[in-house]
Parts: sequence; C-alpha cells; structure tokens
Amino acid sequence: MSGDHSHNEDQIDCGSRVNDSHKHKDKYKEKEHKHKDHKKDKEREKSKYGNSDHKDSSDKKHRDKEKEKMKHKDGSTDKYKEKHKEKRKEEKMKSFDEKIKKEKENGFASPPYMKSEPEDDFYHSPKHERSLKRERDVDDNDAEFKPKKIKTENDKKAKKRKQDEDIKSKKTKHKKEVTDGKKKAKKEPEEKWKWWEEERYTDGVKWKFLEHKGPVFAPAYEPLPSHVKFYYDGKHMKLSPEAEEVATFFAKMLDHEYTTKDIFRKNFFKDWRKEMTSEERAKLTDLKKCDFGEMSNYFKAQSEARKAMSKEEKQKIKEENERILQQYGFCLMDNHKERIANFRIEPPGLFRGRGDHPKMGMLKRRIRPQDIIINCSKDSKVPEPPPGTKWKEVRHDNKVTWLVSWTENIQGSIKYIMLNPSSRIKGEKDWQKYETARRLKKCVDRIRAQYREDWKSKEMRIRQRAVALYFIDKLALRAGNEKEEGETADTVGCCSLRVEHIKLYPENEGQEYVVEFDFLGKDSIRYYNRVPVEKRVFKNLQLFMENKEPDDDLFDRLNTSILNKHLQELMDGLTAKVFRTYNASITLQQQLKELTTAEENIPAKILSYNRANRAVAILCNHQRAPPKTFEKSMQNLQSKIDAKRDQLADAKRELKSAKADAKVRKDEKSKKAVESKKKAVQRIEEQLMKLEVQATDREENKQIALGTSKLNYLDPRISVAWCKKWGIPVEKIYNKTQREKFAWAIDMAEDDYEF
DNA sequence: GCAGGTACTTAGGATCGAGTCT
DNA sequence: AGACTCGATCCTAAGTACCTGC
Repeated sequence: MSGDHSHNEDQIDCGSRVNDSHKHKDKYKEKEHKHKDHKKDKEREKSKYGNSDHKDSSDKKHRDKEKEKMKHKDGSTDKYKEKHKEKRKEEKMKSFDEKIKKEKENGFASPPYMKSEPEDDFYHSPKHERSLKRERDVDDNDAEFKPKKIKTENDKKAKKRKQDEDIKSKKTKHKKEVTDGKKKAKKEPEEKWKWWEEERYTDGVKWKFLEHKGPVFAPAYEPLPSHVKFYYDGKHMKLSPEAEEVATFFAKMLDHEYTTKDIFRKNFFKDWRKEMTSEERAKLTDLKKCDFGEMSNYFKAQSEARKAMSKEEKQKIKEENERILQQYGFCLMDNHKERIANFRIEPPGLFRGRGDHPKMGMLKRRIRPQDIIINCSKDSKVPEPPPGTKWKEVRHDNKVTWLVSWTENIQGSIKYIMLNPSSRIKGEKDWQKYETARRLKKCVDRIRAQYREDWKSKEMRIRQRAVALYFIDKLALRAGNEKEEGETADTVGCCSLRVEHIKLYPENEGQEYVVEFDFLGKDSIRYYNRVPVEKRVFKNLQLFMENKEPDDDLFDRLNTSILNKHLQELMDGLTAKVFRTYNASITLQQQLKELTTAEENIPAKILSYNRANRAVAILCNHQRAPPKTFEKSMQNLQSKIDAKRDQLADAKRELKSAKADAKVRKDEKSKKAVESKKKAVQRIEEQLMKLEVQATDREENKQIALGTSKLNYLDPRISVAWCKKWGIPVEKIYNKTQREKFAWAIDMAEDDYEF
C-alpha cells in the first residue's frame, strides 16, 4: 500500500524501464522527439521555402499592399515575425522564386483564383455529413453590444464585495443539520447569494478569506478474511497485507478486458512486485500463475450483499455520507459557504488510462497526509491532519483557487481539490469565458480575413499558422499541445497533427479539394471527417506535406504557444479554445433560431433544442459509446409506441361509434360521451407524439453525448433566453445541478439575449 | 525558444439511486 | 416487492494555457 516506490528498480522481467520518478523521464524524451526536431524541419523548409500556388506570384504586389494595409489596421501585426523576418528574408525570397519556377515546371500551377467557399457551408462536422449551417455573423456589430464594455460584464448592479468582507467571517459554524432525521428539505433561509451582482476581484486575487476542513482520505485497507485465498501455481499462498491490497486491485478488475492486455499486466506486475516482501518477490515470478479467483468472487459477493442490504442499513450509510458531506463538503470563502467539488482523495488502485496508454496497470499510490498541501487563509482555522500525521505543507496563496493539492505518482502531475461549479469562483470564470467568446464574435470576420490573407504569406510559419487556425475555426479542433511521447496515449490536436492524420483528395465524390481527417483526439476519441476546403488551403497542405514522413508533424513550424501568442495579438484574451466556445455557442443560437417553430408543442420544441444541441456536439465531436442497453431500451420504447397506436385506434373507433350513437339518440348524455371520447383521442395522440419524439431523439443521440457541450461550451444565457422566449420551463433543459451551475445565467438572461 | 511546472477546464465512463414497471 | 431503467452524479484522466527561469 503505502510507501516509497522509488527505491530499488528490481530485477523484474520487464524491469529495465525506468518507470517512476518522473525526473527521469526526460532521458528518453530526447531521443523520442528526434523526429520532430526542428533542425530537420528547418532544412526542409529551406529547400522548399515559399512553395505555393501559382497565383501567389501574380498576387504578389497586391499582397504586399494588403499587408501594408493590414499592418495599419492592426498595428500589432506580429512582433514575433518582425524579430525574425529580417534575417530570413533574403534567403526566403530566393527560395520562394525558385519554388515558383519549379511549380511551373511540374505543372503544379493553380487554376485562377477561387473565391471563398460558400459561407453557409462553413462547418463540417465529423462523421455526419449533415451540415451545420449558419450565417457568418451578419449581426456582428449588433447595437446591443456596443454600449457594453468588455470589462464591465457585471456592471449591472454592482454591490460591493467589500461590504461583507468587512463583516469578517464570523458567520458561525454552519448551523447543525444534525437534527434532520427526516428530509424536510429545510432549505436554509439564507437565500441564494447572487455573486454575479457583485464586483469582481482584479489583479489575480482569488479570495480574501478561505477556511476548510481538508480532504477526506480513502478508507484504510481492510485485509481479506482468511477464507479468501490466493493461489500461486495452484498452491495457496498467504500474502503480506501490502501485497494483498495490490492484488485485490487486480482481482477487482478481473473481468475487465484490460487485465488481458500485455502492457497492463506488465505494468501491474512490476508495481505489484515492488510492494511484495522479498520472499514473495522471490516466489511470485509469473503473473499467469496467479489465481485471483477467490478474491474476485469475494468482491462480487460483497457487492451483491451491498445491494441486498436492508432499507435501514442503506439509510444509515446515506446518513453517514451526508454527515461527511456536511462536514467536509463545504468551505468558507469570503464569507460565503461554498460547496467543494471533490473533497475525497482519490483512493489507491490500478491506473487505467484511456486508449492505448503506456502506463495502464501501474499502481496508483495511496495518498497520505504527508503528501498533502493545504491552502487556506492565514487567519483561518487550519484543518487538522488525522491524528499522528502531518501535512506536507500549509500555504496561504490567495492567487489560486485550490484548497488542497497533492502530486500523483503515475505522471507526476498535481491534483487539486477545488470548488463546485456553482461556486462564485468557478462561475465567474465560466461567465468570463463566454464573454471572451462574445468578443470574438465581434472581430471574427476580421480574423478570418486575416488568416485567409496569411495563406498566401511567403513565410512558411505564417501559412501554417493560418491553415491551422482555419481548421480550428472551421472544424472546432482543439489546439493540440505537445505531449511527452511514451508517457501518454498517442493523441493529437490541431497543432500536433501529423502527416499520417490527413489525406488529400483533389477530387472526391463530386467535391473538389477534400481533406480527410482521421486521428485520435482527446481521450483517444477518433476524429474522422472529410471536408472540402478552399483551394488555397489544399495547396498549402500539399506543400506542408512535401518530403515528409507519415509521422512528421504537419505543422512543423507551429505549436500552440506560437499560435496563441498570435491570437493574443489579434484580440485580447484570445486563445485557440475560444474558437471552440464561440463556434459552439453561435451554432446553438443559430440552430435554435432555425429549428424552433412557434406552432410546435413543448415536447417538439424540446426536440428542436436537443437537435440544436446535437449539432454542436457533432461539431465538437463529442461522442459516446452507445449505451449497452441501447437496443433493448429502443425496443421497449418502440413497443410502447405500438401499444399507444393500438390504443389510439381503439379510442378512435370508440369515438366514431359514440358519434353515431349521438346522431341517433340526440340526447345530452350521448353528446357528452362524444366530447369525452374526443378528449381521450386527443390525449392519446399527444402521448403518442411525445413517445415518438422521444424515440427520434434517442435514436439520433445514440452515439452522441450532449452533456459535454451543454456544460462547457454553450453560453447558458442562450438556452435560458430560448426557454423564456418560448415559455419552456428551464427545468426541461437543465437539471438541478445544471441549474445550480448556471444560476447566474438563469437569473440575468432575458428572452432577447443575444450571444 | 524552450523545458518544466502549475493551475484550471474539459471529458467519457462507471456507479448510484430514484423512479417506473411488472 | 423486486427487477429494471435511465438520468444524475461521481470519478479522475486528459486536455489547454500560461508562467518562470534559463
């Protein structure tokens, strides 16, 4: 369990690899990164510098003029460039000309200039050819925005935080909820704090006062009862507690596929051996001979037993959880009690990365108090470490938002305990994010014009930057930071795309200049998309790929920090990810406008909302594995629909006969009967429709996850405004947690809100 | 520029548990 | 009442971004 893993790098079968102490990892990084090395790239660049379409030469004068203009308009143009331009200029011009000559020779000259691609077809979502049309921000300089100054987002009715700071956090302990045996939803009289009506901190201070109770540690390991045995090579073997605990981690995962994977087993076994006593280590040399069967069965039985517990027992557990939540789940920040997101420390276990992770199966160490850094204010009551232990450190840094941190042993990265999304500190940031995206909306046309211009640049790095930015904008790709090879699964984003990730088709299915993307993105989710691009982009891609190996970087002169530096110059606060936020939100708004019709009833409107949401999810490539029970649940729904249809037919029949009856009898009673039958038919029709809508929705959603975009990319004010406009209760769109997170938006957005 | 480190957001899957169905 | 279903919540990995010090 515990312990120091960095000692003896013992003689394990697979043991030659340095695995822990991350300080060592650079050792091979160097080698592995060779192929990306810039030396190589520079040479390559030199040899073909300026390679470009034919029309560049004819445009040259024009372009230079354009450039001049550009500079004036946007004085900042590019400091980075300025620095390097001079020294490279001559060299470049030379090779540029050569290149053009070459181009003509090899018949690579381009047909006449092509105007920009159709604007309404700007987005190309992966997988689905469905196009997410939207106008390109015709409403760019919407009058509404003008008066608002960016900085004054919460201009509205700024009270001052100062005020209640002065009251100094007496606030008392949270009044005991102890007494509530029966849930009476005794919501505190303290009505919700509207932090969005207060002034914000500037200058990077995140809080003035912070007090909390520290983390909740994982429960200590409980050794297995003696009847649960472990066998090696068919023989019973009693393991030391440390080795046993690690063995149970494996046993618990036994029916998971990855315990069959070589890397997983290798990593596990190596780390497991480190926890063994030397006798154990001498004896246990082959994982294949280990029999975890009894352990595994024991845990299965345990979980069955847990399910079978009586109401009272379950209630007991629930209450205990509630107690812990009340005690540790909140902190006091600047006079307000705020919910903590993850106050429980991650328990030890076997690391499961996503995708093809080189470290899968490694032992994730148990975190102890001496690993923990506490952050709180000086004048607060510092949380007590468990008896007999000490914190690693207590600090008072109000320039950060975290309450607790520790370093995790797999990648050596830092983990944090932070506040819930409903908290002021998270909410403000979220709000700000959407404000930045809205500012982008105002200047996106200019930026687009600029990068299109840059496709013609004579500098390779500028062209690459411009093409990459085009992808980020058009396809909502992620930035694509560099990663350490061999430390994580091999995934990429825009800037880290490699030649092997795209294919160029001058002509494909009747479209010209098609680029096919096929790569693994974040979380090893596949991005597959075929998209027609502008000719100039296409030609540039050909140029970027010339003389490269499949595993060379497509944008060898670019990385995220160069790109972001450039973006920063185009707009204050602009980074690559802002495009994702912007495009997601603007797409939602535009799709909602397009899809919602006044006549529809509420379920149909909600279907429209979900479709708009779905368009965004597709754009952002938010996929999910089809739920295991998908087919079945679809069938269930279908049979419900069938049943409802029958019911409707019956009801109609009855109505008909009631009508006939009424015609004959002409009395009040039979007329009433007709009326009520009519009502029944109506009601059933409605129910049927609701079911059908539900089925459509579910089917369309099979492999698409809406949650991520809803939670992270869509300006909630758009949704709130939509709800208000159409009289839809927000509860239909946002569940309780979501409403908590977006309380600010729900409170402030009116039905005419425009992103 | 670049490597290393830190802080914070975004992400999909596992698990939980309330509600519904039989 | 027990089985089942499905959305909500939990979990924590995997991104982005930016800072610092050379």
